[in-house]
Amino acid sequence: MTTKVEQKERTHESILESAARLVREKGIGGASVADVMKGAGLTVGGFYAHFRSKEALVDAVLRTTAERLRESLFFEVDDKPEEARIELVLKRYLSAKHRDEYEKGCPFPSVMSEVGTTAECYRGVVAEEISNMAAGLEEHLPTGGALPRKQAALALVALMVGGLGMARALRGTRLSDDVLAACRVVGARAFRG
Amino acid sequence: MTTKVEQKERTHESILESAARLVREKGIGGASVADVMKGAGLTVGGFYAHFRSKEALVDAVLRTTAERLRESLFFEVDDKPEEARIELVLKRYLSAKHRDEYEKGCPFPSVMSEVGTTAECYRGVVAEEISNMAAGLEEHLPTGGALPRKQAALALVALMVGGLGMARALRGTRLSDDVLAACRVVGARAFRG
DNA sequence: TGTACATCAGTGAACGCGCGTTCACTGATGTAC
DNA sequence: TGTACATCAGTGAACGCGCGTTCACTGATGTAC
Repeated sequence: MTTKVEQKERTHESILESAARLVREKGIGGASVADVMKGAGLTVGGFYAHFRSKEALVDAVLRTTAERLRESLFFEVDDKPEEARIELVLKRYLSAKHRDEYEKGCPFPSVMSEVGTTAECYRGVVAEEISNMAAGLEEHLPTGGALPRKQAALALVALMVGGLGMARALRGTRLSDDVLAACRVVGARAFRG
Repeated sequence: MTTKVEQKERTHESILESAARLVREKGIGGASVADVMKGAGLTVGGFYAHFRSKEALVDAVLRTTAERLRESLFFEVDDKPEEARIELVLKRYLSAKHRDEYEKGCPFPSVMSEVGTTAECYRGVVAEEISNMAAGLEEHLPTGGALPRKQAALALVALMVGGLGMARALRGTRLSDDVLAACRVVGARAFRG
């Protein structure tokens, strides 16, 4: 038997899930509260029983999607030999699949411009999660290379997020695949040092 | 004496100039036609005597701002010794000044997310101008290095645009300066090969 | 040169639309006795 | 166990607002004779 409380928790999750899909597909401005609720099989008015505001929803979306990204990006990476790890991570992140399946992937390319311009309120979450992503790279990738690991990891995040974002913006043009391939090659070389 | 036609051309330019500023500051969605006209000292209704639509305006903005970026990015670069060129370009693009002065700089970080999600109509212009920027790097930077120049140039564009976009999104946090520095170092190493 | 008319850049109100948020309501679930 | 009441998740219409675009109008500039 499911209690009222359990039911509400499940609804909360499905709203968050719908928002996570839509924010990644259409960005923050493109994901309206009404569409998010429709995606969860609900109507717009009920939203505010689950989240204080759209801002609170988007904040939650960024945290959960960034965490899930890290999980899938680093999944079983440590089982591989050290030299193969960076290539595996780059192959996962800078793949045609990840470029095309927005709704399951990294949230940053979909929101970075907005956070830099009109959606400054998410600056803090983004800083935290970018930091977490860089820390993940530092943790899972081999030591060595000529430059400070912190610096290499941070630049790698910029290359990955920038490359994926550009490949998505250019989707359908010849350049899109070229960008992914170029970033994979350069990223691997850069981290090795 | 200024003719009516000359006056109109000057007004056209000032609308474009205002739009170039606003699109870079606030992105495509954040730059409303009414605000663009206000920025040019005009009222909203007159806009359509100068541009067919907002889409035509933004298209023109992307072309002109991207071209001006290339001019300032590669200005007098060829006068420098070959080894110093890449550092100069990276120092110009990945600087705190360029990060903070949106309205005078590169348009891509401000629009990339939108073009990747809800503003797909600009994909073509962005592809052209990203291609031009990569070609500029190939043209002005020294040959040599271990990997194909086309690939190195394309990855460098992704690192630069991605790094600047991320530094802007993180503006005000400790990470922002770190991202710029990390991308400068890694970018220079990557292009040398 | 002077006058009558045409042109058209720019004004400002209005259009339909979608946004985030509010709110009176409903009806199923949970509680009290 | 059965009944009366309270709670509250979810509905759907309405709010004020800003958007891109349209349109009737105005008034200065340009043209014709």
